[in-house]
Amino acid sequence: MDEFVTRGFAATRLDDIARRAGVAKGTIYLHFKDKESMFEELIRTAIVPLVGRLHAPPPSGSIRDVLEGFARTFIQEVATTRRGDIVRLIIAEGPRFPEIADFYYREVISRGLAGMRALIELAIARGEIRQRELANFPQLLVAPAIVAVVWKSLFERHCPLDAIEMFRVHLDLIFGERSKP
Amino acid sequence: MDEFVTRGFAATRLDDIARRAGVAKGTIYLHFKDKESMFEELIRTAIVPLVGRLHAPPPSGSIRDVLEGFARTFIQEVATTRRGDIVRLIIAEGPRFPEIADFYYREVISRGLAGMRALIELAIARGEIRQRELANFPQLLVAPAIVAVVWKSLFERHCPLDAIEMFRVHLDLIFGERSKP
Amino acid sequence: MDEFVTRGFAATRLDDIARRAGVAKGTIYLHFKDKESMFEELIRTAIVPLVGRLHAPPPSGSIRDVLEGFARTFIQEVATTRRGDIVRLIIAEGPRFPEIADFYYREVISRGLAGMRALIELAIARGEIRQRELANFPQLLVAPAIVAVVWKSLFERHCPLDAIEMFRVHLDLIFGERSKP
Amino acid sequence: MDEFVTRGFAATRLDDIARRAGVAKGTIYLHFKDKESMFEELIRTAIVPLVGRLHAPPPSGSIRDVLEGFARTFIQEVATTRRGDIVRLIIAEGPRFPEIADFYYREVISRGLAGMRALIELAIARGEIRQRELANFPQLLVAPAIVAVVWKSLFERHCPLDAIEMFRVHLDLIFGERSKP
DNA sequence: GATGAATGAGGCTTCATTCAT
DNA sequence: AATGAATGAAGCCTCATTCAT
Repeated sequence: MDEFVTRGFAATRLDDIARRAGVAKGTIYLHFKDKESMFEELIRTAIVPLVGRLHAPPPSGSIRDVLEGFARTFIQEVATTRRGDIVRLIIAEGPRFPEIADFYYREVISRGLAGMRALIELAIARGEIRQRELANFPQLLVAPAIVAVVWKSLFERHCPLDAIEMFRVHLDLIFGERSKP
Repeated sequence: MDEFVTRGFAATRLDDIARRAGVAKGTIYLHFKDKESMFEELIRTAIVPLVGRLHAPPPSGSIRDVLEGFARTFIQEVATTRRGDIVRLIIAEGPRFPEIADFYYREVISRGLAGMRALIELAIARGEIRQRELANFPQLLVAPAIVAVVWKSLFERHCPLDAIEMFRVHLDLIFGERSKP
Repeated sequence: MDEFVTRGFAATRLDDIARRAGVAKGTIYLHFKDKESMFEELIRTAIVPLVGRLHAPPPSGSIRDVLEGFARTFIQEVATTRRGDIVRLIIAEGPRFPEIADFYYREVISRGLAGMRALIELAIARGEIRQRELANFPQLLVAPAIVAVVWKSLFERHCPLDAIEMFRVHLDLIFGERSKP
Repeated sequence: MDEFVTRGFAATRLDDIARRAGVAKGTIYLHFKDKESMFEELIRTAIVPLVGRLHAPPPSGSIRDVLEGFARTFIQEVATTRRGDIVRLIIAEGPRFPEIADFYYREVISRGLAGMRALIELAIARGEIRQRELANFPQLLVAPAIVAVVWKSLFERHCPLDAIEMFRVHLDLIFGERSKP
C-alpha cells in the first residue's frame, strides 16, 4: 500500500512491492490474481479501519463537541498520516477503478454522510444549528477535512496549514461563534 | 490533455496522444522534450485560463453576491467540465511532479487565496461577515468547490450533487441565512 | 562479442545479440545494466586471456628466439582469429569509450610495453641488440603485429600477408640478419 | 567528415552534419543518395590529398633522407591531424564498407607500398640497406606510422609519444645507426 | 534549388507475468 | 508453498528520409 500511495497504480512496480514485503515476486501471484486485483484488494483492506470509526458513539454531550472530537481524531489520525494519502489515492485512481470508487462510496461515503446528516438533524432539533438546509449537504460538514488532506500532500511545504484550528473556525460558522476559552 | 486526464500520467500512451492529435508519434518530439515535460507544459497551459479569472472584478455589490457569482461561474465552468478533471489530475499527480505543485501553488493557489482573504476582510469591515477568524482560513471559503470537483468525478453517478445549491447553503453559514426568494 | 566485432557498437542490435545468445531480449538486462556497459564488460572480459600471456616466461634461450616465439603465438592466436578483431574494435571504438581505452592501456598496453622494454634492455646488455635507443620505443617491436591485425581485417583478400615471415624480417632488422636455415 | 571521424558512421546524425555544413537537412539529399553513399563519397574525397603525396619526388639525396622527410611530413600532417583520424576511421568502418576498403587499397595502399618497395630496392642496390628481404614487406617501413596514428587517438593522454623520434630510431634499424649530429 | 516540419520504422529498455525447480 | 530467472509485449524515443512550400 505504501508503494501504491507513493507512486500511484501504474508507476508502482511489483518488484518494489515484493522487496518491501520481503517475499519473492512470484509469491505475490499466490495471493493475488494480478496487479490490478491486488491494488483493489489492498485499497479495500485499507479502507476497513476507516469504516470502523463510522459506527458513531452515542452523542452524549453537545453535538458540536462530538464533531470537534471527531474532526480532531480524523485530522490527527487520517489527514496527517499515511491514511490520508489513501484518500488522495482514491481521488487519483478512482476514475480508472470504478469498482474502488463504488466500494468506497458504499462503505465509507454513504455511511459517513448518513451519520453526519443524523447528527446535523439532531443538532437542528436541539437548536444547536439554525441552518436547517445544512442537513441536505452533509458534505459541507466534512469539506474542510478533504481540503486538509489535499493541502497536506500538495502545499504543506509552501504554507503549513493548521487543520484543527481551521476546522474549529468552520464549526464556529455552523454552530455560531463560541466564546474563546 | 484529455488523455492525461482520463488515464493519469503513467498510464497515458504517446501513441494515443499522437493519434488523438492527428500527428505521428515523432511529431510530438518537435514540440516537447519528452513525455514528462509535455505533461508539465500542458498542465501549465491548462491553468492559464483559470489564472485569468483571478484578477478579481471590483466588488461593486455585496460581497456575498460577488462570491455567489464566482461560485456559480466556477462550478459551471470548472467543476462540471473537463477543467475540473485537471484539478483532480493535479491532486493525483502533484506529489510525483513537485514542479507542477509548485507552479500551481504559485500561480493559482496563493493568488486565489489572497483574493479570497481580501474579500473576507472587506466583508468583515462592512459587517457582512461576523466571524473575523475566517480571514485566517480562506481555504474554508472554497472548500465546497473542492468537494464538488472530487464528488463529480467519483460519486456523481451514485448520488448527484447540486453543487451550486450546496455552495449557497455554505454562504448562508458564512454570511447568515438569507431570506428565501 | 561476435556481433559487436562484426558491426561495431552503434550498429549492433540487442535483438541480434539475444537471438545469438539464445535468450530473450529482456534476459540481457538481468546481466547488464544497458548496452553500453555490456559492451564495456565484454571488451574487458575478452582482454583477460591476452593479459594472461603477458606474464613473461623467463628468457631461457636467446632473446630473439623468445620474441620470435611470442610473435608466432600472437599472430597465430590473435591476429588471425576473432581476438584480432577485438583489437581492431578497440581501435575503432576507443575514442568514444574512454574508459575502455583507459582500461586497455592500463591492463594490456603499459604492461606489455614494460615487458618488451625489459627484454630489449636485456638483449642490449647481452649484446644481441646494438641499437640502444630501441629501449625508448618498445612500440617499434610490436608495430608489425599491429600492422598485421589491421591488414588481415581490411586487405587480406586483396593481397594476403605472411605475417610471421614479416615479423621474422622485422627481427632481422633489430637483431641483425640471421643466416638462413 | 569531422562528424563521421568523431562519432563513427552509425552514431553520426545527419542533423549534426547539416548544422555543421550550414544547410538544411533536406539539402543533403540534393547531393547524396543517402547517408551511406555520403559517407563513402566523403571518405573517397578525403583520401585524394593523401594520394597526391604518393607521386614521389625523384630521390635526389640518400634514400634515408627521403624517407626521413616523408616520415616527418606524414607524422606532422597526417598522424597528428584530423587526417590521421580518417585513417583510423577507415580501420574502424572498413569491414562494414568493403567498397571503401577496396578503394583505399587501390588508391592509397597498393600505390604507396609499390613506391616504398621501389625505394627499398633502390636503397638495396645502392648499398644503403643490407636486408634484401625488406623489399618483400614494405609494410614494415610504414608500420611505425600506423602505430603512431593509433597511439595518438587512444593513448596520447596516458603517455605522449614522440613519433618522429620513434621513426628515426626505426630508420636506424633499417639503415644502420647513424652517428648522432 | 533550398527548406525544415513531418513521418514512422526501428532500437533500447521496462516490467507484469509465468513456470521449472 | 516459495522462488526468481526468464520471457516478450509494449512503451518511449531517435533519426534517416520525404515532400509540400
